[in-house]
Amino acid sequence: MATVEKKSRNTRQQKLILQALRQTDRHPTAEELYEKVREAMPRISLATVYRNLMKLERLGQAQVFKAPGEKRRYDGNVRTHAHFRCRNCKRFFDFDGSNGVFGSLERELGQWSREDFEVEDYRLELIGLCGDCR
Amino acid sequence: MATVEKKSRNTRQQKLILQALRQTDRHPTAEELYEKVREAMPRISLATVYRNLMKLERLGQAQVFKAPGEKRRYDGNVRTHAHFRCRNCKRFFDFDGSNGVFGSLERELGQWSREDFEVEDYRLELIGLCGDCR
DNA sequence: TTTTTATTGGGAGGGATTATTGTTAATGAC
DNA sequence: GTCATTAACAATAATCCCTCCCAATAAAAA
Repeated sequence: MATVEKKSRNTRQQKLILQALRQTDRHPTAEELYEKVREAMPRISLATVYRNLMKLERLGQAQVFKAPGEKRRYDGNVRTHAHFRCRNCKRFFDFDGSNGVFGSLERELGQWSREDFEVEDYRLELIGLCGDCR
Repeated sequence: MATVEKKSRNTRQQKLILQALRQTDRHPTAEELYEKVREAMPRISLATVYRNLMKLERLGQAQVFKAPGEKRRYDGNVRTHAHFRCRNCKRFFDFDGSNGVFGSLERELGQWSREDFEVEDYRLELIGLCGDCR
């Protein structure tokens, strides 16, 4: 049975949350975004922040990262890029492909595509020890 | 005080709207007719489309169907016929009486007629799940 | 033609619908 | 147990359809 998609509303809260998310590359948690958005809208609820982050993910405007035992972290940068998570200090970095590491990965992905499916994008998260923790 | 019926003018807009309405059996919404008529008259206003649809109904040249929470749908076919509305996908079909269902309905209607009133016509709208949504 | 006035375009406004909110409580992972 | 996240629900507000407004236009009458 064809499901009727209900349509989304562009609320003030949603705009503020997306804006706060894009203003940083520090991959904030919901709690951190909550504190930030509260500066502009003191009465906003934490549940609203969570709900909007879910919605933004559904809309392709945000990415969510979850590691066992860690809080969820959010990213408003939807250009394809990789992340590095330090298993010691738990920091979560952007990791760009400027060193050419990803070129070969992407060639590989291209080869996986066949007539019945096509790899269009990827998500890559690297875990290890960061420079400070080594 | 007798209300003076003001006389109607046959405008270019009215002609185009009626023509567009008769060219389809898809029971368009005002918005859809607006888009269609705009091809021939780009500067026509949506309000004009609504106004003319009201007028055409008054003149007996169109029928209007309204279900709660749904947009109004218009039909340029003024011969008596039934409709089927799918509660899921919201499509709105013509429903002809070729299977004999309406024969008995009409006999029934005939019996309701008495000296003080007479059933001359009917409007029948069926709501359910269409084939695709079942 | 000129006059009369129904009708138009376009934006603003209103009522109805319903997605979203704030709150508190419940859940569930660890 | 603790703490991150979600559910429940009545109140709120975003949005959708449609209508109103009014100066400008154009159909029909004179």
